[in-house]
Amino acid sequence: MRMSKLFSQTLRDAPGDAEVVSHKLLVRAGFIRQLAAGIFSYLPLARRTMTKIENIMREEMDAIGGQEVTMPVVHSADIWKETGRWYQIGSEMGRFFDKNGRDMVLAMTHEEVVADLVRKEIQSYRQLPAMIYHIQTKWRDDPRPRAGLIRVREFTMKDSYSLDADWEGLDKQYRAHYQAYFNIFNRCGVPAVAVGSDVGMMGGSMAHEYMYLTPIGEDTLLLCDHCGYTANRQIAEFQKPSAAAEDALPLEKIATPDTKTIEDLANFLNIPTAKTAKAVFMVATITEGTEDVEKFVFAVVRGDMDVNETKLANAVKAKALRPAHDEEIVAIGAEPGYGSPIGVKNALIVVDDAIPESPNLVAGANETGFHYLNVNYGRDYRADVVADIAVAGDGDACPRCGKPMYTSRGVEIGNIFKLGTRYTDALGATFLDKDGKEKPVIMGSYGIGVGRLLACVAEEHNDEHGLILPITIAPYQVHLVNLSKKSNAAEEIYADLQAAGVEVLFDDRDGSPGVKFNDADLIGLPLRITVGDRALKKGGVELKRRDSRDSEIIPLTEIVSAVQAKIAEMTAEIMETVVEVPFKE
RNA sequence: CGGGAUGUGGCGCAGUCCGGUAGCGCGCUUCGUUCGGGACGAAGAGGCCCCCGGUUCGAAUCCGGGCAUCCCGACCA
Repeated sequence: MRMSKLFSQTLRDAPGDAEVVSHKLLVRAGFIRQLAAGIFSYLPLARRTMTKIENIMREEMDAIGGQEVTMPVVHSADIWKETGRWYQIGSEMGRFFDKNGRDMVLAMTHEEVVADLVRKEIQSYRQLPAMIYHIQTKWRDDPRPRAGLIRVREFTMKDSYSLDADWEGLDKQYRAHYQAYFNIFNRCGVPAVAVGSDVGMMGGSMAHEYMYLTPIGEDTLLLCDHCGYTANRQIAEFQKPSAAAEDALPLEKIATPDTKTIEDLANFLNIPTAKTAKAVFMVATITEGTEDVEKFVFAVVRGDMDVNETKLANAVKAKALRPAHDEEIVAIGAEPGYGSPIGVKNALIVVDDAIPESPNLVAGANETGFHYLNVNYGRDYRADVVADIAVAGDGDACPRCGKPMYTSRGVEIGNIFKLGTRYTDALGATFLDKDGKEKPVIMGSYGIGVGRLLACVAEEHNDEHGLILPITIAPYQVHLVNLSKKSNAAEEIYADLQAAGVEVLFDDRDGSPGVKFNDADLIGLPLRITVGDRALKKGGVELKRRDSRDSEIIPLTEIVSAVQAKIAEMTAEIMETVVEVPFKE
């Protein structure tokens, strides 16, 4: 490709509203342009890179038995109504009417379509296991797109769906994806860690998220370097510091003026926060049958911990949780700031599993300015649910090995779910097993966002001058910069490289050297050839890796083979990172 | 959905407080000079100042109402 003909332009200044480095560089280098919030055009350089990323995905999916299909972006709403997600999902789903007034859906994912295909195509256990995938546009009307391609509303996703006759088969395909996903990320030059994650509204029994660790990430992860435990904070467990065993003392009400927070209370009584019980008031939306009802949730954790809303929502099987209003708190007989599970009515009481082990806590008295001493679970009150509802944080003890964990932020670049039969049950996607019995097909679903992965590549591989793209996914392998006016050596090299199958971006523009070098650094192709009179005098041209300062002079006759050798070398460097990763639950 | 900010040629910004019909840098076009890390000179092109309404002799500027974009939070199948 001649740069004089390249559709996109580079920009000296990043748009004022770009904050993260991947966004700035991808815009400046001419990869992407924004149309609206979370909606982008992908210009030729991005398109070529995404095609390469997609081809890596195809190779890895095909290698584990995947068959590529293309499913529609526009769905009739019927199948979404059948699985209930038409009703469950809110404004994030794109809905419209066709000309006949029928409800239509813009695809946010494809479980429904897959299950519909399965009920039409799969009749027999002989057709299983199977796995289909596609690389297709998704629309999710996210309330808050951000950070360039990190979080968008319209995006391309590689999503695959495993279909099995039994749970062992699902486990096998799940594990195959587990490794294939690491291969994809490594081949794209993005280091990823797999963490256990919440299954959320997807349902199912197991899920992993692949995270690229970066401060700009939106998820918080708990990591243990000692034993390798990793988990999204939403579900991360930890060993809770145990309380000293004591005999239960008599309940006693005392005046504690102006102690609305746990810190105030602990200071006032001169006790550690671990000797107090913290009350958190939430309202949960819980589906009962076909109805959504709101229930007041009174959550109790020890004063030295905080509530994890995801764990709490899972403990009460809530679809949504929100903080309770003061009036609602008073209505159940509690008092904001002085809440106690003793004597409240019409509330679902959920206590953290550390509470029954912790005797003689100080808890509110449901009366402003008063607390109870020596509150004991079981004797003084009982809960509807006892579960782990506390959030893990920096320094908390690893649930596996007990060593301190630390937190990190991460961007979710992929996820894998064991779905089970939720969708196949709903759509009646069944097969006949060996015994002639009808059974639902068991599904898994697996997704990677292509654009988000590109953003993470840019986030990971750059310097102050621009992008430094991995050879495996760079739009072109070589940036050929011509500085010489007299010689036509560059034209010849361009022709020779193309004839040899090397992908070249040829800067044939009539510009100054500085502009060309800066553009080359900004776009970040892995190799740069500089054709200038300086090296031509010595009978050669310069060859330089973008990720290195040093260049070497290669004789004109050897440049093609030298480039091919460098490409092989850089490809080998990437492939060294593609290794088997032990499966961790 | 809460909180904050911004909207002025393709990009980055000034002008808005204090009203008088728009300016700078980059980029773009033409000519000349230059040519190894974002050159120089000369001459040009390009703007419904986000939209609608109001105040005023007169609005980019003041007032009201929208919309859009970004950031923080809530949310995220």
